[in-house]
Amino acid sequence: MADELDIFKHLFNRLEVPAKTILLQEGEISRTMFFIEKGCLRTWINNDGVDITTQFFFEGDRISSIESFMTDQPSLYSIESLEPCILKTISQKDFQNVLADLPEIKEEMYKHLFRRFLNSQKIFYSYLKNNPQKRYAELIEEHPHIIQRVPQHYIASYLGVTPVSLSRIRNRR
Amino acid sequence: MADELDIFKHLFNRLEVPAKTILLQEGEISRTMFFIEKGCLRTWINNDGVDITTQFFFEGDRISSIESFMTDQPSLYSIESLEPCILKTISQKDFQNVLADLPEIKEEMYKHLFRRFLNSQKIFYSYLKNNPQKRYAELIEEHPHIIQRVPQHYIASYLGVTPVSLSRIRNRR
DNA sequence: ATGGGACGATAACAATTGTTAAGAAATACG
DNA sequence: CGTATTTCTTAACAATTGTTATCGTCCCAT
Repeated sequence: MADELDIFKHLFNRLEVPAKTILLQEGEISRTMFFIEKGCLRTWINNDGVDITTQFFFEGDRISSIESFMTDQPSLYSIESLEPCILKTISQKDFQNVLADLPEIKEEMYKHLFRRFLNSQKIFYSYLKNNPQKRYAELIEEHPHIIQRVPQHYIASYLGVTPVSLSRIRNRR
Repeated sequence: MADELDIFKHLFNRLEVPAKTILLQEGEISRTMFFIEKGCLRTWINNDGVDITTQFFFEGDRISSIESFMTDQPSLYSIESLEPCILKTISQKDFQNVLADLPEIKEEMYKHLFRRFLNSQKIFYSYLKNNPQKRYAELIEEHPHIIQRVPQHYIASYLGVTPVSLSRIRNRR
């Protein structure tokens, strides 16, 4: 993908944002795709004023509300920086032109979607199978960098528990 | 879709199965797509010997482990009949031929995948936002036919609780 | 019809999590 | 450097859920 992206490098802009910047608001339509050069982001959904983190993204990751970006429907979630970030951005319009011109990029896009689908299904199943304690253990095992880098209360909502409960879970070990 | 399917009606076979028949085993590769003419099915995942129902399907629904069917990867879940069923089946091979011959069907397939993706994302978010009690209320509201038709312990695991707990939730109303 | 299995309700107790509040520790930032 | 904010921990109590077991009912198949 990195190589393929070189073809339209000139369409990218550089964007620098401080921590806690909303890059896309839940309910809005995604008009920009971001590539993380430095820093980290999260996606989250609002639940009666309490926010629930659904995913974390780091250097090298591509992030957009892809469903919204591709279909012009309102995004189900918000995108927010957790640290000061350096991002590369491409507009929906430019990206659509690329897709129209280069069928192999379009094909890659479908594959990307497919991977995301499978991935979110696996996360869901892990959610169904495991209690918060086990999910936390799994997170330590598979994504230790998240725990080292992200404040704990974001991880709590990602695991589906309150910060208080996560603190207790950590203490049980 | 129904019209488009008429084009390759001759590729379908009729299959009649009793209740509790496994049509696809978790871990196997899906070689058949099913269309439900009569009866209902569920998908489920195994968790240390206890099964967790992930979805229900009824008359008119199309069902396959679509991720497995399209990519030859092992299915993450099993498919099983809950009632005696009358099904129409098409083989992976025949279906792939159709996809290769008719690009508009292929495009429809991608859209179908996209809808499934969005749908499963919504289900996941409802899971994150609501407790079992609220999810049950939501199910009564949005899919009352499921409750009327499917034994309660399947619904319990679908909601993420034990049958005992669902019985209590029902009694709280 | 009848014996066995599936299904659901209920009870009692344990374990986990939520809620609210208070305080300590770390961090950000002027 | 010092203050304000954020973050995490701990406590106490309430609410929910899990676990195990028992019992009654219904349905199916022999």
